[in-house]
Amino acid sequence: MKNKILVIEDEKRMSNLIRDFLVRENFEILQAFDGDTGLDVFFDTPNIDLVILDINLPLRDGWSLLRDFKDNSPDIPIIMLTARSQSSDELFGFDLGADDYVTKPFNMKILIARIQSLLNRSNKLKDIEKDSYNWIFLDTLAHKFYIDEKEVILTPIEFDLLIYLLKNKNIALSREQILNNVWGYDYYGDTRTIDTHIKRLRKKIEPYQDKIITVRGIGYTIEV
Amino acid sequence: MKNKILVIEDEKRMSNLIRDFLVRENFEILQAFDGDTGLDVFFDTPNIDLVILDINLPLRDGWSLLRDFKDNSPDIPIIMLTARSQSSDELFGFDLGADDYVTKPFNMKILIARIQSLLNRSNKLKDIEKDSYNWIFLDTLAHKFYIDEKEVILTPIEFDLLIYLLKNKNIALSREQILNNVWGYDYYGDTRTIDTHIKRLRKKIEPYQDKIITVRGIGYTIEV
DNA sequence: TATTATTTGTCACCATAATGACATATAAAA
DNA sequence: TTTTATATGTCATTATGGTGACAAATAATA
Repeated sequence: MKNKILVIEDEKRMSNLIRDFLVRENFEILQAFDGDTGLDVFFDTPNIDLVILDINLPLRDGWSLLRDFKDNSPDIPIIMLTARSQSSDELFGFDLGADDYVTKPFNMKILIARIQSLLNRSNKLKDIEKDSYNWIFLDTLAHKFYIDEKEVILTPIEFDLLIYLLKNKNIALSREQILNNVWGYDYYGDTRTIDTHIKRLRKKIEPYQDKIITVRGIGYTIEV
Repeated sequence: MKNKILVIEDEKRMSNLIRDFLVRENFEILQAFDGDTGLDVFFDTPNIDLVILDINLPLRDGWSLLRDFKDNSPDIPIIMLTARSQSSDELFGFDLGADDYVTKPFNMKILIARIQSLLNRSNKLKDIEKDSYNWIFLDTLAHKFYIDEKEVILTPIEFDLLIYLLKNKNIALSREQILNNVWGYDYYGDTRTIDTHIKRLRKKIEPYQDKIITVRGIGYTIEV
């Protein structure tokens, strides 16, 4: 199944250039040449996998669009395009939820690499959701979690921890990694705290406790 | 097993900033503050997984280093760091073989995302390579080890020892070498201890014990 | 706001696994 | 056989993870 990418860019030359490259990479491309149209296409088209969004747009600028997109579909990755001169844009964009950021002019290979990397991530999430790994079922939108069809109430951290483990199922994760990715980079805490949360998670996913495997000397994994 | 990243950057503050973040992400960091040193470290250190390379360096600039790196080790990914003003550098760098490109100032999360994406690519390659020795199967990501399809539980040292032997399959390794590479250079212990661990490993890989060969007067090898 | 419940982080204690060293047995080489 | 090197079993020490208890932080409720 082809991944569907929406390109919102007012310079026709640039937009077509991108389109041509991505089509060759086997993506399906939708084009919009101004912000308003971009917004319409975004909300009218089901299953868009990724948006490439120029910052300088007529009618409605990129920032405003970005906010709308992220408010409504936080999981669709957005790559921002910007001219090199706009110096602090990058950080600003990240705060608004942009997933990546490419400065013009750019090499098409970079763009493709970044698209791939973002799609990998979101495809993984989708897998988790639809994958009812037969015993476990995760509804990330509703923020609910079921085990053997029965809902199990998880606290916010437990939920994030579980998602992180599932996103990386069958991969041994160190306590540092877990801390950085679930708690955030700015959090400095005892790595043993994770043990406690794992304990609590295990208790809640009974009788499947041993799906969460302790990798001695490393950390934890979930096996599905 | 930690990924080893070489950071070549002359501004100490920037270099240390990068180091601190990456260390928290569980990378192992090597730092060089000028081009010549960078080159030395690069060629003297085995198993470097990725290089972060500033363009403006004293003694020897980034482009020249990039060329040397790519001539000798085309598969080690290189991320170039550059100031925002240098306008056509990016394309130039890609032609020389740079794998990705980050403009300063940058958000640390971007850098980490790009590192991860590049490493995923090359790690996957590595894993596949060493995975299949027909009887033995090593899943370094999950930190699991299989023998004839059956999982065998290894202790951390056993795991590292086995990986080290496999990485150097068919090469006789002295006890010194093994001690330095599995236990670390800062470890001073009885080299005879290795014998004990070899014994334990052999027991666990039954009936393939004699794949681990004693090289009398030298040390050990694994034959695959 | 005051009160209560829930969530979260830390710690101390315990059980168990892993490790390193050593003594003894065994094997290889001279 | 003698010498030298390696293999193996055992044991004390150390490291690591599991867990319960508790206090602090946060959220929910009155």
